[in-house]
Amino acid sequence: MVDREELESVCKRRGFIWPSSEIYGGEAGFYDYGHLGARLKDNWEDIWKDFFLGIDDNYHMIYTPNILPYRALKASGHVDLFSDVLVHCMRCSESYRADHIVMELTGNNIEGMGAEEIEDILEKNDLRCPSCNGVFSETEDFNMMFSLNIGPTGEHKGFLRPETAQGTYMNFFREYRALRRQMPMGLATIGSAFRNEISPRQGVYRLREFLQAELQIFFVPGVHDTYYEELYDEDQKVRLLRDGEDEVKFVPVKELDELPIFYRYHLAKVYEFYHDHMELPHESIRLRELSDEEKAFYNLIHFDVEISMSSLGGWKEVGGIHYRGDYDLTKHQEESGTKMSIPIEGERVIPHVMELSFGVDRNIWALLDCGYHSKDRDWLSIPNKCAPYHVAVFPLVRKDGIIERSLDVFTELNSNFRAFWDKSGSVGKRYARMDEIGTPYCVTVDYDTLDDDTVTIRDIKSKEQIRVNISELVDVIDSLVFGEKVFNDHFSE
RNA sequence: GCAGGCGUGAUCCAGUUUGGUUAGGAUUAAGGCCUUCCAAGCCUUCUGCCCGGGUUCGAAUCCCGGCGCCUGCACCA
Repeated sequence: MVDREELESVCKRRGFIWPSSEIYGGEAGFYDYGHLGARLKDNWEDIWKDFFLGIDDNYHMIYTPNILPYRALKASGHVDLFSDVLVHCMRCSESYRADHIVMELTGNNIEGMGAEEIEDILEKNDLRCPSCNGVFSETEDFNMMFSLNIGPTGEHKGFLRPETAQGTYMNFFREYRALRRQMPMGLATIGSAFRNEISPRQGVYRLREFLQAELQIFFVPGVHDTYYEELYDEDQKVRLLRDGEDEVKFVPVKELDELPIFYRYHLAKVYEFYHDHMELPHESIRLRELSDEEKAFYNLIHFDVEISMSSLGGWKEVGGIHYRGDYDLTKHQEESGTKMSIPIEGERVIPHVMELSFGVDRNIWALLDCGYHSKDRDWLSIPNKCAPYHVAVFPLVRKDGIIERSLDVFTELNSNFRAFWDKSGSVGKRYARMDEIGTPYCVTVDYDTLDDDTVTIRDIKSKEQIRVNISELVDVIDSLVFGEKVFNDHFSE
């Protein structure tokens, strides 16, 4: 169990993450990554890329701009639909979503209706504020996108992108040609997205500028997706919370009959990422199916990846697995006039999209939340590959040439790993510092080192030590950090 | 956005009710002494009243405005 304030305090004090522009009082919804947080984030992104691009030779990274022109987001539906029509009560100034209040008071669903029509309905039916019976104001359109003007005349309207996906969709056809028409085709990207949230809350969980890591997979159902049947491990188990059920089930994906194979395949891959690579325990991961009400209209199948975070009060979304059908490419084809269809057996077919979407900041927070222990000692348990420092080097005491010897060891390790050297305070204090920032291994140079060229390696999880010769130190640390080998293998030797 | 609470060194907190010496403690951090392995001890040291106005001889304290955070409501394509 982690208290959010305690975790935020460590993050600030040690250099992970904190509110942005804080010397000017800050601005809600923006966070900075400090020197440790930046490394953690970069490492997470590297592991994400290695894993998701690694599952198929035809999955690739691309990068696209943060600013998108008006028409791109008109096509995607964000200009019209990524907004709420609000009304305020003139008496008590309570604000409401106009469609919700009309629905509540009249029972009519008016989704997609324009502002003027809504005002008409409010007036004709003499609808009043439910809490004080006051009259409503005129409607106010609130779009969640940050708008801006491009160029000196300001005539070109644009937006900061509300999701990275649109840049990827617009590149579908060019990459389809550049990748020599291989399908299925995956285009991944990592980048910033921007949403002018009404009230950012809960630290990095809801931000106005945030990082997304997304993989868009393009294929034609019934044609390219059969490819996944060969790769598919039907016995792989995932923890699922189905819509309408209230218990999580740990089931092999082969039992999910009503979900297509390509969906099950990627569902399992996402689960594998969190369990095997983020090293989160099964109990902390679940894939939750969204109800029809929660689901966006274009998503045919939608499970969220949820991680149990005690600092945020329980299960929180860190990613989504969306089968979006042909919605995106169809919309861009309509708006742009550019062909998005590909030839299949003499006919032209618009490919479908399977989207794996992750909030990077939320994932970083999930690692910190799940990894931080404060019971007997404060220590951070994160995957070795994620750790800001892989290894630290200490002189046991500051005399008799031990400092110099430890610097030699440090120099060698630092050319192979992210290493850290510290002579300040007692050795126990230095272990404690490394515990707090998740450095998995600490190497200590002592008097035995002077006699026989051995050093100790201390493991963060168990606090146990092994003694190895300096000549094999790099190999041992390498196998501990990057290899399959775990500390106890060495310890029992 | 609404209601309530809050904002004091890097972190956490006392002090604000009733305005008045050099704003106090703990932790952390830096330098040193000591030290043969898990935040030991000793000495020294750095950093603070969220921002801007106002009242007053005098403001961390009272008033106004702003910013931020927390809880609840609302919101979260």
